[in-house]
Amino acid sequence: MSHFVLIDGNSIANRAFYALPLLSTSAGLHTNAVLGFTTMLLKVLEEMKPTHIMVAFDAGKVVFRHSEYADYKGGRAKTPPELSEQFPLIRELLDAFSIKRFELEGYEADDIIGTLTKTADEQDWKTTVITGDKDMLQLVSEHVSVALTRKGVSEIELYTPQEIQEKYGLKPLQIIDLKGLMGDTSDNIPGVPGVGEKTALKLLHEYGSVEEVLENIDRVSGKKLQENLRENVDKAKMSKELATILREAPVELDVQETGYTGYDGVTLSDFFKKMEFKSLLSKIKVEAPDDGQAANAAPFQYEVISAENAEKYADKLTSPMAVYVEMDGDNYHHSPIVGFGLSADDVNLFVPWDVAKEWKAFCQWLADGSQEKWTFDGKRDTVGLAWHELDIKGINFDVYLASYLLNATESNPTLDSIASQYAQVRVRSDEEVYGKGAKRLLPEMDVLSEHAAHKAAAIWQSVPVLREQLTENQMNELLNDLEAPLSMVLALMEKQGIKVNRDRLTQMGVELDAKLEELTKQIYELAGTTFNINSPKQLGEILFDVLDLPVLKKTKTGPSTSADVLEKLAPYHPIIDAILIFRQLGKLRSTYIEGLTKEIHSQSSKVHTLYNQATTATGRLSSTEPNLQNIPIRMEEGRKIREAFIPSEEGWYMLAADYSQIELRILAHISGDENLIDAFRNGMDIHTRTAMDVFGVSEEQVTSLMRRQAKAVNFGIVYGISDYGLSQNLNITRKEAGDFIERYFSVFAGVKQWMEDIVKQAKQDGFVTTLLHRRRYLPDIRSSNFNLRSFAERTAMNTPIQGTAADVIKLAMIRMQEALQEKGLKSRMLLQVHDELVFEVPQDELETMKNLVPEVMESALELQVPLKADVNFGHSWYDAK
DNA sequence: TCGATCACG
DNA sequence: ACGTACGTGATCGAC
Repeated sequence: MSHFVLIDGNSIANRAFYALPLLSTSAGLHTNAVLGFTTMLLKVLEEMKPTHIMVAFDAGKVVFRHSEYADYKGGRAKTPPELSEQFPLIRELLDAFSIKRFELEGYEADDIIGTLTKTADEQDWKTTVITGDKDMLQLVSEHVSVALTRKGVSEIELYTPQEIQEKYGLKPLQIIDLKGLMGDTSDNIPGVPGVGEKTALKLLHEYGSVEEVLENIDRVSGKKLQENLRENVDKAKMSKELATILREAPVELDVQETGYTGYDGVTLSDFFKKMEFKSLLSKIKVEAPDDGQAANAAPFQYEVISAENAEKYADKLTSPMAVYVEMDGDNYHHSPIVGFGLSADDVNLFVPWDVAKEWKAFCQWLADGSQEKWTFDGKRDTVGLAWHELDIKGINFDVYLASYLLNATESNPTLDSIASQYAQVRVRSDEEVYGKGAKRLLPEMDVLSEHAAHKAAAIWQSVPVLREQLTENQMNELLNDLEAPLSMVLALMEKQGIKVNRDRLTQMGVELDAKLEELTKQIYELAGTTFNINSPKQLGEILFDVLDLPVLKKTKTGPSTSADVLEKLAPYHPIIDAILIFRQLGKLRSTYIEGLTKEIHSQSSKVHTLYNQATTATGRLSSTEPNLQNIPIRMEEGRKIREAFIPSEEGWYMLAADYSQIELRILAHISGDENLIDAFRNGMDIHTRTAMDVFGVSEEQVTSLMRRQAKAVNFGIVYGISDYGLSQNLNITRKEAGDFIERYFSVFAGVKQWMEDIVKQAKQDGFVTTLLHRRRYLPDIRSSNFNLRSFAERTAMNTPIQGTAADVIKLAMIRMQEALQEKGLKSRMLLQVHDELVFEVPQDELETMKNLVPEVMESALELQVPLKADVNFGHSWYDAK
C-alpha cells in the first residue's frame, strides 16, 4: 500500500535549530538545523517507509490573504542569520536524499500541505504530515495523520482523529476554533484576551465552535469571561480565520513525481562528510539501495565470559578500553553489581559479576591505573565497586561528564541518548530493559549481558566524537582538569559518608511530635473543625471560605497559602501563626527527622549522599538521597538538626569553611566595575558599602533598614534584576524598586555595562560561558515571547556568575584533596554546599586545617579581587559556626 | 504523576 | 503591555 509523507520544512528546520546547540563545522558553517533535519528524515524513512515523500517550504513574501489583519505574523521574530544560512544546506540535503522539495511563491508550507492533503483525502491515500506546528492538527482525517515532533525533533507523536479526541476532546476541524479562542503568540494570532487552552476547551466542549460560543455569550459562566467575549467578537472571528489553513492553493504537482525509491549512499555520505556528521555516516547504507532489504552493517556480536573460558580472554583486556559496570538499582551505595560490559575496536565482552570477582587477571587490569578506561559515570563505577572491595583505576575519559559539558541544559544524560547522538550502536534505555516503578524487575541474564555490552560499545564509539566536540568548544581543560578529577574527589566523599547521630534525631522527633500534636489541637479549635492542615486545598477552604480571609495571591489551582501570603494574613486571625509554625515543624519532622533517618546506611551507620555532577544548568552540584545541601540553618529550631551531624571518630572535630560573597566578587571581576572592585579590595562590608553608595550617605549613617535593602538589591543583581522581583522581595512598590536599581546602576556603571553586553553576546552566540569555558545554551534568548525571552536574559546574566562560583569551589576541592594527600593528613572532606566545604578533623590537625582550608579556597583562582573564606569548627556541624 | 510548598546556596 | 527574581530536591495531597 502506498504511504504519502508530507514534511513541513520550515517548521522542522526551526524546531531543530532551537532544540540543538549551535554546532558548526571546522570551516565555521552552522549545521545544527541540518543535523536535526537529517535525524528526523532518517527516522521517518526507517519507521514510516514512505512510498511517496516531499518537503514543502515557505516561499517569497506571504500573500496577505487576511488583509483585514495586517499584523499577521508580524510578531514573529526575524529568522536569525545562523538559521537562514542553513536553508540552502537543507535543500542540498534533500537533494542528496533524492527527496522532492516544493515551494510556491507567495504561499506558506502550511498551505501547500493543506492543499495536498485535501487531494489525498479525496483519493483515499494514506498520508502523514510531519511538522512541529500544532495548528496542522486541523488537517487530520480518516486518511491523514499528523506527526508532531517533540523534544526538538528527536521524537514523534502521531495524531489520528482518535488521539485528538482523547487529548482534547475535539474533532480535528475544531482545532481551528481552539486557536481562534486562545490565540497563538508565535503566529501573532490574538485570540480572546483572558482565554487560554483550558477555558477554550471548556467553551468548545459546551458549544462546539467559535460561532456557537459567540451566539451564546449570555449563557457562558463567568462575568469576566462574558465581558471578554462580548468585547472581542470580531477578534475571535478573525483569529479563527487566521488559524485556518488554506486548502485551495494553486499547487501544480503531480504526486507521482514524489515517488520514493531510496537515496544514493555515496552522494549522501559525501554530504555528511562535508557537514562533518561523523556519527551519522555509519547509519546509512553506502551502496545504492536495491531491493529494499536492510543491508545494514554487521550485526552486533559479543561474548560472555565464564569461569572456564576466562583465561583465554585475558589478552583481550587492553588499554584503552570501554567499561560499563551494570548495576541493579539507581543508588550505587546499595546496588548489587550485575556484571561488566567491555568494548574496544574489535571486541565486545560481558563479564558476569560472579566470574569477574574471581578472575584475577581482570581485577588486576581493573585496578591498574596505567590501563586506560573509558566510562560512563566513573564516580558511580568507583563508589559502586568500592562497596564490594573492588578497585577501578585509570579512568581516562567519562562520556557522562563530557556530554553534560557539551549540553548542560539536558540534565542527567543517559547512555541511550548519548549513543543515539554520538554512536552507531543502539542502546535500549534502562527503563525499557528493567521496567519502571512497581513493574521493575531483574531481566534474564542474556538480556542483561547484551544490554551491558551494548553500553560499553556505545561508550567506545562515542569517545572520538565527544573529544572532537570538546576541542571545538575549548572544553578539554574543563573536563580533564576540573570535572574528571572532581568526580574522583566526590567519589571519596560519598563513600566516606558523614556520621549522623540517630538517637539525637529520634529524640528531636519525639519533642516535635508533642509540639505538633498540641498545634493541631489549637488549629482545629480555631477553625472550628478538623481538616488536613497539610492540604493546601483544604486549608484554603478553611481560611478563605470559612474564616473569610482576603485572597492576596492565587496559584493555578486556587488561592495561595504560601508562607509569604500567610505572613501578610497573620494580623487578621490567630490561626495563621499556628499554621506557619505547624508547617515549619512538620517540614522538620517529615523531611529532616524521618527522611534523614531512613537514609542511614545499614553497613556504615552513616549517610552517603549522591552528588550529581551532571544535573544543573549552571555547573553547580546537586545532592540527593539524602540531599545534604539543604539542611536547615536559617531558623534556630531547624538549625538544631545540624547537631546530629558529628565526626565519625572519637575526639575529632567538624570544621566548616565558606566563601564570603563569592558571587559578588566574581561579578566584580568579570564586570571589571571599578567601584565594586575597590570595595572588595578595601575589605569592606559589601552591603553597607552598597547602601552608602545607593543612598548617598556615610558609613555611620547607614541604618539597618538601608543595609537590608542594599543586600536585597545585591541579590537581585546576581539574579538578573527586575524591578518587579525586587519589589516583591522588599515589599515595596515597583516604582521604588525601580529607583533603587537606577541608583545602583549609576554608581556601579561597570556592572550595568556588563549586563547589557552579556545579553547582547548571548543573543549573538545563543549561549553564555563561565570563566572556565563552561557553557549554557539559551534557546529562548531570541524568542518573540516576552516571558521566555526575559527569563533567558536574566539567565544570561546569572549563569556566568553562579557558574563561575561553581567552577571556583570545584577547583578548590581538587586542590584540597591533593593537599590532604601530599601532607599526609588524616582529615577528610565530607560535604560541599555550593560555597561551603565541611570536614572532619582529628584534634591534632585542627590548627593546620584552620589555616590550610581557607588558604586553599582563597587561592583556587586568581581574580581582580581577593577571595575570602571564613572557617569555624566544633563538636558537630551545628557548632562549626 | 503533577503542583504546591519549603528547605538550602 | 507583557508578569518574574537565579539554581536545586523532598514531601505531601490530589488526580
